[in-house]
Amino acid sequence: MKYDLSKKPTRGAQRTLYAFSHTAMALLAQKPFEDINVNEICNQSNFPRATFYNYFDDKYDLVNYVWYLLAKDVGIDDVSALAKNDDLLLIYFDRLYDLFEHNSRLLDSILKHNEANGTLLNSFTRYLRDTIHRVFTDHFGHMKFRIPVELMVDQCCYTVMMLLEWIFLKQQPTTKAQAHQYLAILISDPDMVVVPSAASPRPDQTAGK
Amino acid sequence: MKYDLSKKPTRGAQRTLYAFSHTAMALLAQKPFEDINVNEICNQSNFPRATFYNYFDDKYDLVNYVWYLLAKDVGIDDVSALAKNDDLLLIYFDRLYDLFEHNSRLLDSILKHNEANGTLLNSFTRYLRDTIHRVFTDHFGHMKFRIPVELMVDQCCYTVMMLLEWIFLKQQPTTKAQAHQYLAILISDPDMVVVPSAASPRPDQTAGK
DNA sequence: GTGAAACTTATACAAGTGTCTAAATTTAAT
DNA sequence: ATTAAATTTAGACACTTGTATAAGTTTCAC
Repeated sequence: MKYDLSKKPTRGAQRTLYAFSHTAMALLAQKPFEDINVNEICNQSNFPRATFYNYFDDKYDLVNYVWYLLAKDVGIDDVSALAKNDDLLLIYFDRLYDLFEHNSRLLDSILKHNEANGTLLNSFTRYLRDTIHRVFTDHFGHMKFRIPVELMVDQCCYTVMMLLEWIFLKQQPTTKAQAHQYLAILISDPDMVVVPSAASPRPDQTAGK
Repeated sequence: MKYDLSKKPTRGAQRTLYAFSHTAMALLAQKPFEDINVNEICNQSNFPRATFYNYFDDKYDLVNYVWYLLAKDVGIDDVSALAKNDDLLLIYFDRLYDLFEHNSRLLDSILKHNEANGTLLNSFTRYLRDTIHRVFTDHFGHMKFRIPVELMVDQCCYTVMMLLEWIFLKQQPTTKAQAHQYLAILISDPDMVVVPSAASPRPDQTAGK
């Protein structure tokens, strides 16, 4: 991304970012990502190509920004709502479940023109996986497992995303409750946990702070 | 792929396929995939662009063919060597482990210029995942689990590939034996299996046809 | 060794990509 | 309101991509 999202954007920058991301979503709902080009995005947005390249490296960069917006919308990074030791896995699963549900209109349209495991939707699930990977790494970092922590974290991320892809991209309607059961079976954490950082036998009960 | 791999290639076609794939591997070991373009591939191969496009759709198609060659080399699809009910998971894990090891020179060079989870190496792991997905779908199709078969298959594929990526792309040296232990922990199949197609309680002991 | 099929090649083309310039405009702080 | 800094913009540029044509060459089965 050429534009620095960390600084406060000017009004003009906000308009521009909004216009491009809005156009991107509209186009993604209409045709395959492969068939969308930068000229088209610029025409629909009423901005010249030069402006596009002031903000984004390329069209891949733009959709990534779209994913960022969707994730922000559902408060993916909101740490404040976390009780000390809720099962982070379920909390993040639920947030992502909500994200997929909130955007089911858009996603369903996208699915009509793009393979569920094509470049576009891959970049989406990849974005989300990377996001929770950061969180999980922080959270599990202190714990000990029968396998290396990194593997454990990867396993959690892959499994969560695999399940969400199955439900929402391969369109296998599944309630949250049912999904939680699947998760519990797929990630048999009691088997894996050896010692949380403090001293208690199970991380999700007493290991706070 | 424009060229039909199922028919027997002429001598000329063999030469051409060899030249392009050979060049591809050489270039991949030298520089980032993003920096390689079709002209360059053609110059190094001493074939005109037109010939390249007789065989491949684009450079992504070419690397995919390279993955195909590597996988073929290690006999990934060889069904003959399978005892009735060996644990397919371990067998295929081992084959892929061998594949990574056989090509560790190439892969290490590639890793110097390409992110372990960038476009290029993603296309590699993706290719392998899809390959074992087909096998596992056949094999697990008959069985019943506490979760939908599709999920079970996905879980197996993702976990196997995740582990291999960890060992060979994130470069965490691990013996086969150790990896088998990790696998057993990550995929706790006794927990999941309910009923194999026939009647026995465990699929890997007596369920053979 | 001949001939039909398969493959190669030179060349041209339309379209898209990403960068760069210098002039015009907007912005936010005074 | 003024102004210096930051952005936007039109236009041009070099480069890559993928397709298409039609003339040449190689291949393999007979």
